[in-house]
Amino acid sequence: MPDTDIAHLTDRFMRRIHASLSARAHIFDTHKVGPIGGMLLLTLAECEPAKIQDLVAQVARDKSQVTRLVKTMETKGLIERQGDAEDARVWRLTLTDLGHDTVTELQTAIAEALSDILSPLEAEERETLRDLLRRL
Amino acid sequence: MPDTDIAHLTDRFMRRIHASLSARAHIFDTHKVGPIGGMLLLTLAECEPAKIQDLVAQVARDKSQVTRLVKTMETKGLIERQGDAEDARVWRLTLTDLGHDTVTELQTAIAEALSDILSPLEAEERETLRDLLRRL
DNA sequence: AATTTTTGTGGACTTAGTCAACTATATATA
DNA sequence: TATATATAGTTGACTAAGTCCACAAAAATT
Repeated sequence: MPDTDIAHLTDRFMRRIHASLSARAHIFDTHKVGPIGGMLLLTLAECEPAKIQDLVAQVARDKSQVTRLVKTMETKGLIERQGDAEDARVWRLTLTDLGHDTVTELQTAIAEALSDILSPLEAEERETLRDLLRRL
Repeated sequence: MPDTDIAHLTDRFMRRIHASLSARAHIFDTHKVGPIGGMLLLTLAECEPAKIQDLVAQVARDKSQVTRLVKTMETKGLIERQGDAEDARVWRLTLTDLGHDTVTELQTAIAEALSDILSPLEAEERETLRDLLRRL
């Protein structure tokens, strides 16, 4: 049972990130983008233009959930969709200018939050943590 | 902004744990203990007998949520509560025998799931990961 | 041409999480 | 000792998150 606590520790870590972001809630509140909503935007920023299916794979959520998230982001004017010329089933999603601005703000907020939370670690250890997580 | 991705990586890690546990869902299903429900039981097992407030602090959830979780665990016969002699406001929560059995099953399941997920890492690296998470 | 897969939607639902109000007890203060 | 204040736990009402299933439309396979 030695590994059992890693789950718990990870959960707490995640919760701390979440809490720390809530403290900087104005960024999320400005456009009422929730935590997963924010993650969706950040993900899209990295793989723009993306299909919904791409986002599904990246954020590891149910496709119906992503569909709905995209829809609300769209009504908020953060995301745009255009039909794909090659495959009539898919949408090519891109961030609007407002969406890009929001992403930038989110990145700043997350970076701040994480630098708080990660402050007990040396820069080198943060690297190690990132590396370990990436390999999982 | 190099740290931004750690949040994402952690989220994915957490989701993988969750998914891997869902694949072993029978343990959770037996008594319809959800993921946080399970975590609550595991936590209680470590600090038995505990006050609700203790659990709140440990699992980092809202007290109202913990109240309700405890109540459902109670109706499932996994948790018992007794009034505290010294402070009439608090309840002392303990696991029932059934609760202990469930915890054992959960620990096994989590250990299995984690050994799957952590398999890309050497034993030493797991230690490092655990250590880093603990310090956060 | 018929079948199967893939992409995205929608409905209906359960669980998780939040926020504020409230009771009862305990502790501190005046 | 009366009064304010803090703490433990509960409840209501709500929003967000996540799951499951069925479905239509457009590929891709056979």
